[in-house]
Amino acid sequence: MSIKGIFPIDKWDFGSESILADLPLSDLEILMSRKSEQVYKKGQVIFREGAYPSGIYYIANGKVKKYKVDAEGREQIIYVANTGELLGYHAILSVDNYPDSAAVLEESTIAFIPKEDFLEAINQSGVLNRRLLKTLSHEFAVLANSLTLFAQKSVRERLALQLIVVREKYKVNFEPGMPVEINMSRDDLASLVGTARENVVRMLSEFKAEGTVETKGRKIIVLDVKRLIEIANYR
Amino acid sequence: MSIKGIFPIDKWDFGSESILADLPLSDLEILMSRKSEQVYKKGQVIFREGAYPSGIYYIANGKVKKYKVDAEGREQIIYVANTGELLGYHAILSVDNYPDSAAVLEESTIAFIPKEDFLEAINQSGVLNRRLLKTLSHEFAVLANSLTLFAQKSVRERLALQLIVVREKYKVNFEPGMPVEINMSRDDLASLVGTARENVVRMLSEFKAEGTVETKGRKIIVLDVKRLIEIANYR
DNA sequence: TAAAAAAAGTGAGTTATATCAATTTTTATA
DNA sequence: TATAAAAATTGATATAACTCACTTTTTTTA
Repeated sequence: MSIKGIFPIDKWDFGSESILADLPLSDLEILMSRKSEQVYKKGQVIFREGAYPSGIYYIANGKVKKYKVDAEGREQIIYVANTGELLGYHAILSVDNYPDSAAVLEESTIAFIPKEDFLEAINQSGVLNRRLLKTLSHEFAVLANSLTLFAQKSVRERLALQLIVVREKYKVNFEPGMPVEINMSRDDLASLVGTARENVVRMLSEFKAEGTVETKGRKIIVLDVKRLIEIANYR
Repeated sequence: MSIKGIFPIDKWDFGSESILADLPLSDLEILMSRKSEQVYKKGQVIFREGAYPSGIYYIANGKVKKYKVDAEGREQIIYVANTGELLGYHAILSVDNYPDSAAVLEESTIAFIPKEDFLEAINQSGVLNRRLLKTLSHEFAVLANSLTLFAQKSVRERLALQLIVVREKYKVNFEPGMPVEINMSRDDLASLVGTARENVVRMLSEFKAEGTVETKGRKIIVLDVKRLIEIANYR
């Protein structure tokens, strides 16, 4: 049985249901007609929580973290978005300010789509409408799942789980036999797992000692996914 | 300044944006034409996680907990829904099984609305469509908020916060000066906060000792909401 | 490529919270 | 209303995870 069979990635990841995939060309045209692309450098912020939204963003290429910052300035990553995904539509649809911030994890090309074009596309397209309802509902399920994770799983279990999820996102040009290199800072990994950097580092050392992962500088390579599933104690 | 000003309840509660409020009568007619009401006794389950959805539910009267159960059988409450709210639409919209379970917290009257009627109402009604998009996006913001809470706040802080949120839900026939009685089992409160029952009890005793809350049997009465906000250490 | 800066890693001490065991109080039932 | 059952409460102990202080390695920049 494949890893996907044992570990249903769609229950852990919004992105597995893309909003734009197979969208009629006419809808895409409305959406993309006036888009403007921009290259963001590593760490650069796309939008900040609480700001008023003037459009949505499309990740033409790269990776983006969505996060919230608490009173003490600590970051909590809610989601890592990948190439091909949309950002910032929640704020437009809920007629509210951005509920979270977004910053790029690596140099990325991001397209800006004006609010008016997005709203027109929704008005014109039943498909986009249904797709959005489906995606948002799916996101609810995934987020509810994450919530349960945070409430009930140990830091160790959460780290194992997130390594599996994040590894999937770093499968660019993946070929069987080729190792997947997770190129994420310990700080970001920590704020994804919801713990301090030191704990992530310590536990990674343990995983390394038992041969479950390997590191190349800051890069993490998972050697034994099944063992991670075991550690995560997932059903 | 009112409590709502200091503590923006819409950031904590899905229900503050009702799907059905002010919906055109014609839409409500499609939705409610074939509904069937049923009285559920305290603790009774409405639907279970993983089951195939055949419709949605409307809480005509009562309170419902939405929750997930982990491998060890521990419950995690995701949300407490109140009179007037809809349940179970995520599963229909995401074309998937129920992502969570629902059970009534007190004797409740629940109406069942067949899947076909819900889908037809969506097809017929642009208003309902937009309302759903708005609600789902708002739910995302609230759930993202909860996630951050779980990741970054202590059990003590979370308990204080949930007491404020839950108190709002027990404001039935509220009149100024009248105390609001939170009639929720310690077990449910614990699984809402994400901790063990014993911890909730212990902390409630502390809150009682400092005069912040009072208990009447199992019922909890908040005497000092501002103090709870302080304990929660909220912005 | 050397120097500076940033990030990663290690160790020790502390604390919040989980867990186990038992008692008391409240609520439901006969 | 007595009795049983369920829920709430208290206490003691164990431990996972946090925090602080510091060193080493890696990455960036000049």
